Formats: sequence, structure tokens, C-alpha cells
Amino acid sequence: MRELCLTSGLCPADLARAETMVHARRRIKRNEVLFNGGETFNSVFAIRTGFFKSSVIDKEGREQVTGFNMSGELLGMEGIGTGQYEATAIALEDSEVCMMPFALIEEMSHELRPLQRHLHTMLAREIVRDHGVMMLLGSMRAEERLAVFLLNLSQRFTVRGYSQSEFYLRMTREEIGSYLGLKLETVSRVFSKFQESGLVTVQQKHIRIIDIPGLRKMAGQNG
Amino acid sequence: MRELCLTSGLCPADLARAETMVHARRRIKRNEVLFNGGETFNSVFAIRTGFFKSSVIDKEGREQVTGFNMSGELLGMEGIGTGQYEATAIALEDSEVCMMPFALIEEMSHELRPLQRHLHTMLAREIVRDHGVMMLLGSMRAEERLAVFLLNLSQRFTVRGYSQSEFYLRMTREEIGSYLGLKLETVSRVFSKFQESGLVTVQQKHIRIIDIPGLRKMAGQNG
DNA sequence: CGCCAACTTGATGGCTGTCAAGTCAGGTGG
DNA sequence: CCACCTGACTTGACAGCCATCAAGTTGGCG
Repeated sequence: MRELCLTSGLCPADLARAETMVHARRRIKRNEVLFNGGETFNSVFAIRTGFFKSSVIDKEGREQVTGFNMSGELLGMEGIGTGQYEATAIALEDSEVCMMPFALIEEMSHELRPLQRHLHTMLAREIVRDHGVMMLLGSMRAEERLAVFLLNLSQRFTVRGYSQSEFYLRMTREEIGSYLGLKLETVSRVFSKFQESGLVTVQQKHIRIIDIPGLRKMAGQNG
Repeated sequence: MRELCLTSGLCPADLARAETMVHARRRIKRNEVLFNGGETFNSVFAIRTGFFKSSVIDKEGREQVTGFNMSGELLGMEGIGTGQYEATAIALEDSEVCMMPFALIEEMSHELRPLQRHLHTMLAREIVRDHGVMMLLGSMRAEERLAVFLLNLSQRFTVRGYSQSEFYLRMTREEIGSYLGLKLETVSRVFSKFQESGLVTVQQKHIRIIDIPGLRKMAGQNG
């Protein structure tokens, strides 16, 4: 986890200091809101365990899921810009987060170069990730989108020591659809089609990837 | 311009120091590349004058325009994360940029709090902007997308002291389409339809917005 | 003046959305 | 323990939006 979190790459002494940033640990139950869009921004949250979705809601009431977040990732950073959280973060399973007041982070990043650098890296990485999603939404067809989505999940689970090929989805078809710019029926249909093609097996939220190269090809990421 | 750039909100003395960050000014001609995706990241660029497009290219060769950038905005920030530029930035008209080595920015943001804060704000703002585009690509129809696009351009021109209702597009229909997740023919058709509806007049790249409230309604942003 | 890129417009088709009906699984209460 | 109930999911039929293919127009530039 430390690899992904704000405190990576610090020497032990600095690490101890940096950990004073953590103002509180909080347990969040499934379906509980961590923060809501529009609320005053104070803290960034590092996910210790669990699984979240982030989404924004426009004036029409349309929800757009902007990301699914797992251990080691940061939540709420985008609030720096306006002083209020832009997105809403909801736990999709019982989770635990570290709450880090952003004022403290800025304070300490003055003294600890690696921390400052890491903060920048995390922000920039989020931008790069969003550009990937824009590419997906702007120019891929439904099958490509879902293939990319599954491979991305697989890869992130792998990094965390879970199975590369077998996992439970924490989100509904509708949430996947919102993230991918598809309707839930389309998501369901593409899952079925992948199963018929022998790429995966799907039993509700239980996914097993059978043919990773095949999925990669489907995703347009040959190799 | 200072309002939008990295040096906003500094007192005159700090401002003088901050300006030493500017390592060089560069003139970029129309269609010239400022930096290419994959090149080593060294500097962030602040646009002094002109107009750019940023785009990423995937392994399939598909181009996705990730943004159009005008004076006061920063280019290249997303390279912080990986050490190389992710996107390609191309001038759509003769432009002028300030080149600021990122190492210098980090250095100085150690000493100048407002600068550090501003850097974070700019990064976070980019994330928020990208989420808006994700919403647009994920859940809006063609007419809504183009209406949002025109209103956004209008608003940004207004901030810079140009006309709210009349401007020249610097980009082609294809580039607009890439940004909005549409084909160029669709962009053209929607322009024509807006014209028939009396919302705008379109003559090639010359746009005049006739009915801003009407466009807002079309964009689903009533009011 | 001619060429070419950019743009417009029309005809057609396909992907995905919409609407609808039915299935499945998990949780709750009797 | 089982029946029920509800939310999540699947599947089918159909429609609509946008992509695709194609032809023609415009405007800028050498």
C-alpha cells in the first residue's frame, strides 16, 4: 500500500513525521458517504482498505461515475481547486480511510521534498487517468470499453496481491455503465457476449477472466 | 492573464522572484508542436498568447483531443507523474509561451506559499475540468455536447476580454469532434441545425451566438 | 486559375438506447 | 425454515441517434 500512498519513498525518520499528517482513521460502512460534492474541502482521504466510487452530479441530476477507487488511492484531491469537494465518494464495501487535513499536507510538503513531489505525482496521475477515460468515452465501442475496464481492474487487483483473473465486482451494472458511458442493459449484454466468446465467465458479480490476450485484443491493446 | 497563471496572488516582491522561474519565452507558429507525447518532461508552459490543442494518441493510432488551451492556461503539467509528457500540444495559431522548468517551480514553491497553493489549484482545476468532459462524453447527446462546448468557449473568451457572442474557431470540425466524441459530419450537422434554430450563425469558423439562453437550455444548464 | 483541405449535405446502416418482461439472489419476516 | 419481496440482472424487440459512405461546395493559397 505504501507504494501507492502519499508516504512512499520517505526514509523512516521522515515517514514517522509524515504519519503525523494522519489526523484520524475512519471506518466507512458499505453505502456510506465519505464526502458529498459541494461540502467544504478540508481533508484528503487515503484508502487503507475497501472500495469506493466517486461520482459527480450535474444540474440535470445526471450522475457520472468518475472513478472506482481502491486501497492506496487518494480521494478528494480535486477539492483543492475550489475549496469544496467536487465529487461524492461512497463506499462500495466496508472500508477504512486515513483522513489527512490538506493544510497539514501543504505544511509538511514544505519540509519534506519527497512528500511534495509525491503529492504532485498523485495529482498528475489523476489527470493522466482521466485522459485515458476521455479516450475510452470518446472513441471506443461498448466491447472495447468493457474490455479495457476489466483489464484495468485486473491489473489493479494484481498490484495489490489479489488474483489477476478472478474477482468480485463491487459495483452494479448501472455504475459500470455510468463510468463507461453505457446503459446497464448494454453492460449486461456485453458481459454475456464475452462469456459466449469464452473470454470470461460471469456469475452476477463474480468475474473470472479466461482469456486475457483475447480481452486485450478486444480492448485494442494487442499484445 | 496574471489571474489565470501561476503567479497570481503574489505580492510584487514575490512576483519578481517568481518571474525568475521563467526560463525562456518561445514563439510557436501555427501547426507547430510545443511538445510531443512521450518526450521527457522538464518544463511546464504557460500560454501568454495564442491557442493550443492537447491530444493523446493510443496504441491504435486513435487521436483524442483532451483540451483546447488559451492564454493564461498551463500546458504539460500531467508530465509530472511519469517524467514524460503524456499529451501532444500543438499551436492552432501563432502563439507565445513561457517555459518554466518544473524543478524550479518545485524549488520556489518551497519558499513561496502562494505559489505552491496556486500550483495545486491549477492541477486540481484540471481534474475538475476533465470530470466535466467525462460527464459530457458519458451522458450527453450531440446537441448538448456542442452547446456546452460553445458556451464554454464563449465564457473563456469573455474572461479574456473578447466578445462573448462572436469568435473564430481555431480548430477544425474534426478536432471539435474528437474532443466531443463525435464525427466531423455530426459536428457540421449540429452547427447547421443550431443555425436553423436561430441559436447561432455559422460561416465556416466564424461563430456568432444569437441566443445564449437558448443555447444554455440546449446544454441542459437552464438559467 | 487550379488545387486541396475543410466543410456541408444526403442516403443508409448499425450500435446502442429504450421499453418491457422475466429471472435470479439475497435478505427479511412470519 | 421457508416464503416472500425487492433490487439487481438478463434477455428480447424495436427505435433512434449517430457513424459511415459518398458526392458536392466553399475558401484559401500557391
